[in-house]
Amino acid sequence: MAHREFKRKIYAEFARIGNALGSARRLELLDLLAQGPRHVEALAIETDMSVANVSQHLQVLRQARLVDAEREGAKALYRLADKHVLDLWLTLRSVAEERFADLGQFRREVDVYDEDSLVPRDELESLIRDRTAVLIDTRPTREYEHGHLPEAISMPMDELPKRLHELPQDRPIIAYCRGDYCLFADEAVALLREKGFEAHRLEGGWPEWWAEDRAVAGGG
Amino acid sequence: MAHREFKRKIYAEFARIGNALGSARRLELLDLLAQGPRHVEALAIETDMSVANVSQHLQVLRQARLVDAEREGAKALYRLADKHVLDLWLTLRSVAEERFADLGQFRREVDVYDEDSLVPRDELESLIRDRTAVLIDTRPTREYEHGHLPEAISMPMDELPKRLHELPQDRPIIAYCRGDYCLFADEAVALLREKGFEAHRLEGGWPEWWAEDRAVAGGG
DNA sequence: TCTTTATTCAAGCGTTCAATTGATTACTAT
DNA sequence: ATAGTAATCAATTGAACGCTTGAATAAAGA
Repeated sequence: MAHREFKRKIYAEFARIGNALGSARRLELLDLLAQGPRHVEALAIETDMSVANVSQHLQVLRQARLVDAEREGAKALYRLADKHVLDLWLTLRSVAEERFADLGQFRREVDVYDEDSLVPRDELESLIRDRTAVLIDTRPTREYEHGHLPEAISMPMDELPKRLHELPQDRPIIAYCRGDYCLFADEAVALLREKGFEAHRLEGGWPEWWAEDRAVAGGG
Repeated sequence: MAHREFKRKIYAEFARIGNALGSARRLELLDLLAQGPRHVEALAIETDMSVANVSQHLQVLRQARLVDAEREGAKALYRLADKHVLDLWLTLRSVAEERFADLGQFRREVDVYDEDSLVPRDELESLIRDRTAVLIDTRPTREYEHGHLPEAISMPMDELPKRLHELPQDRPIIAYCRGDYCLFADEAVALLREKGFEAHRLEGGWPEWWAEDRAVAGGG
């Protein structure tokens, strides 16, 4: 094969993947799929898009081999094609964070955000093992069931207000959710503090934890 | 700030970067810039594009903060914005390699390719230190000068045929170039073997080496 | 079998994108 | 000043994209 032809072909393949990452809507879908597999309609509801539009974006992601679909009777279950796709997404995000100052700015403008009490992932394991803190997963139940951090208690954000009595007052509570740009954990921390608990937010969420090959629970 | 507005904004920022990665031409430029800084015209010549077209693609990359420009009088010198951009590009490429079988296929169809004698990067350091092998950099001189592997001898592919006498016949020669998808090193290995040398190709090239924070030489 | 549900396909329309061309700006050298 | 060089800008073209709408499948349930 000629050199120029070879180059043209390989860059075209790489660009196919880049192109799939070039739409905010598709990244939103990818980010949701990083939490666990989902049906088309669920994605449409969560992202506020039409089902047809979601379906078409999923085709693009699928042609770029970033997601896989599995048919379950009438439904189609989509998931990330593999863990390296998550790596790619997280790398893209971290480059964006470094290079765009306004991303951090947006974050800080969100009212529930508290920058100072983030718990690094490396510190979490010992805190939980020694039972010096309690870990709660504030994502929807479905996502918790698909996979969660070891020892984490499922406490979806919408149930939290009526389940406060289940949490200890004498130990700090650490909340996590879908990741750095998800606000469930921030809301949980804000609510818990208002009610007199000591609460902190884990740095990152399920995808960051999972991508780093740390111990996990649940799923199958 | 409202949640939905927040989400829309951050995904739009992420997509700006994804979008910049969604053109084969821009990836070609990025890949060249991974070798070292370059002027617009040099990029145009190497990629066979018009200067105006290159300039416009560079604007897109610059708006995505993937490259930076520095003015040198009448000229503009472009470079990767930082090392994390290289990480992103290499991650994208490795996802592509895993997910698209035909990429490896294209590679194997190139006549000078020899899959079996790749030297892993981890083995290189001891081979060079003990002087059991000689390392040659087959990229153009400019790129060698910008930065190269320790102990590497500059031996640009187009000069190699008339400089064979500089190389030892009693030790293996290891060649590297711009990376996995660059063919200079393959060509060098093919030529050297034809002339009776023992020759091997390093796995990856300068960008892969540099991205892994290994020891380097040259540059400034 | 007929309906319902979940998803994909196909057509259409306005928008954005890639590449070309020629003009323009900014600097250098004579 | 004047010519030359390097890069960018502006206007244009056709192609590709994003989203909507409505039809087409394909499986599940009555």
